[in-house]
Amino acid sequence: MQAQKGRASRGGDGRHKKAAAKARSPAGRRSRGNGAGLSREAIVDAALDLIDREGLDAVSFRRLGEELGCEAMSLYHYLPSKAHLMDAVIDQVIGGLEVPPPGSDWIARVRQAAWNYRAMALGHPRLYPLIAVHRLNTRVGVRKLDQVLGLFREGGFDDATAARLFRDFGYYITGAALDETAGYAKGPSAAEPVSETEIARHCPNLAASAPYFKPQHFEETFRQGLELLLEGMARLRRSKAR
Amino acid sequence: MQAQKGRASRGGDGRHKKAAAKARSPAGRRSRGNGAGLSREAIVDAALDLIDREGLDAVSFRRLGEELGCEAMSLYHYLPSKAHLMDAVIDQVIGGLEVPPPGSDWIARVRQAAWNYRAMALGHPRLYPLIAVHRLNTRVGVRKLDQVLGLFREGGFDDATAARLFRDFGYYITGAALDETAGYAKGPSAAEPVSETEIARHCPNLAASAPYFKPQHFEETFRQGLELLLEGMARLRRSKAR
DNA sequence: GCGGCGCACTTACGGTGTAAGGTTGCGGGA
DNA sequence: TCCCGCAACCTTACACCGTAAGTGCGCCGC
Repeated sequence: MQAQKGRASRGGDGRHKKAAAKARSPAGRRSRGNGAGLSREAIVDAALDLIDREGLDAVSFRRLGEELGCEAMSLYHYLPSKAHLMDAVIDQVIGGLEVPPPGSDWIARVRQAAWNYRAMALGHPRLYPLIAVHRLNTRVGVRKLDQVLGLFREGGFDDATAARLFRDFGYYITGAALDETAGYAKGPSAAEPVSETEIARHCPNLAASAPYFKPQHFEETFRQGLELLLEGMARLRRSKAR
Repeated sequence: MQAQKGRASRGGDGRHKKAAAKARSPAGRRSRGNGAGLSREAIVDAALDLIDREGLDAVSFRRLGEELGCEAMSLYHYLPSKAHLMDAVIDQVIGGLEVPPPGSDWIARVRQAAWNYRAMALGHPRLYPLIAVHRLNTRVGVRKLDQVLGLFREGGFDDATAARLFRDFGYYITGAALDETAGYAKGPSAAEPVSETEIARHCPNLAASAPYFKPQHFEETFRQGLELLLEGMARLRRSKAR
């Protein structure tokens, strides 16, 4: 950005180095035409796999090329930019999310959708923080949103209430998934966690509650808040229908 | 990372260049000793300001140096790394968050804390996505968490329930703040939003609810979900106290 | 006067995304 | 049979990034 004063100095002073790089390691046959067997899907799969294994920071075109046995720039034949790649990765995960089909008990279906969403997040904990921050602008994304929104509209609310409840539901499940995947001492932070002893001294409430913040309580915590919310929605439903 | 084969070549071949760089643009006086008037606080302020104006991606040490009239590396005298800088920026914003002091109506105080949190996020919409993903490992962060957790413990729940409700509350407000700051068509996504006509054709629910997703409904949406949650907590409180 | 040291500057390295253009080998019309 | 176009892939180069390491100015206490 910013064009930064040009600096068009071509230079071109030679000094080629000639490069010892020869006989690239994997993917022996490289008959050029169709050689490395690259494809958009293979790239997206490799990226998701790499994220699951090493985290978001590990993803770069050069690294992916290494992983796939080709040069970084070759990937640009299938994806116009890294942002598009990330879109595609997220699409793949979001696309696999199951939304309960229309049926009788809308509360049960909303509940199921919530647990499915959580399972998706926990299935890709290193990717999820990106999903949380990333909006679903793609075809796959908006259709998924449409399906979930449908659950609330089938609940018998007026349009405005259904829309709001849909969003409130989304707030809860995204916040929960984010906390469970990028939770305390897991997100990006340079400072090493405050020492136990200091917490004990200055944070009596945290110290007392510490046992309940352990991973084995995550599920029950999620369940409790979800049921609180669902119950509230059900009561709202009854009061409106009266 | 990875230590990458060392390459300790000192070299030191001279070739000084002497640098035409002279009379750097701003901050005319540079008497060296205290010249540029740098300080940790000034750097953090500049970073926050830059984020508010141009977003997270605009922040780099070189750019901040430009902003402050000094070289990038000078900043390392006050902050050991960019991660620490971001920690400090977040600390500053989180530190300014007001948690209602102990009093009689714990529900009212929780409600106020929620609205304060939302106001903080909306006050720094470009920074907030980082806050959401970033865990509060610092002294300032954990104490703030401790205060909020205190609100729930004063509500008269047993330790386990207080801890879970505190988290559930956090899920909701962080999810909400994230959606309002990085919401649809605002987060990082390469794909331009799906066209209106396509949504109209394939996403009947979204199309019908579109009016209620506009910013002027954000506040009411937040209020509705928050009240649902608070009401649920209050009823839980009553049923336990029975 | 002077030594030390704090603060800022300089240089360099290995990484990033990606623009631009080069090279290969296959499929299909002439 | 020739050859051309073109998809697939590689090469080079650029401007940026975070940061390790070393340099040097100018103020302070002695």
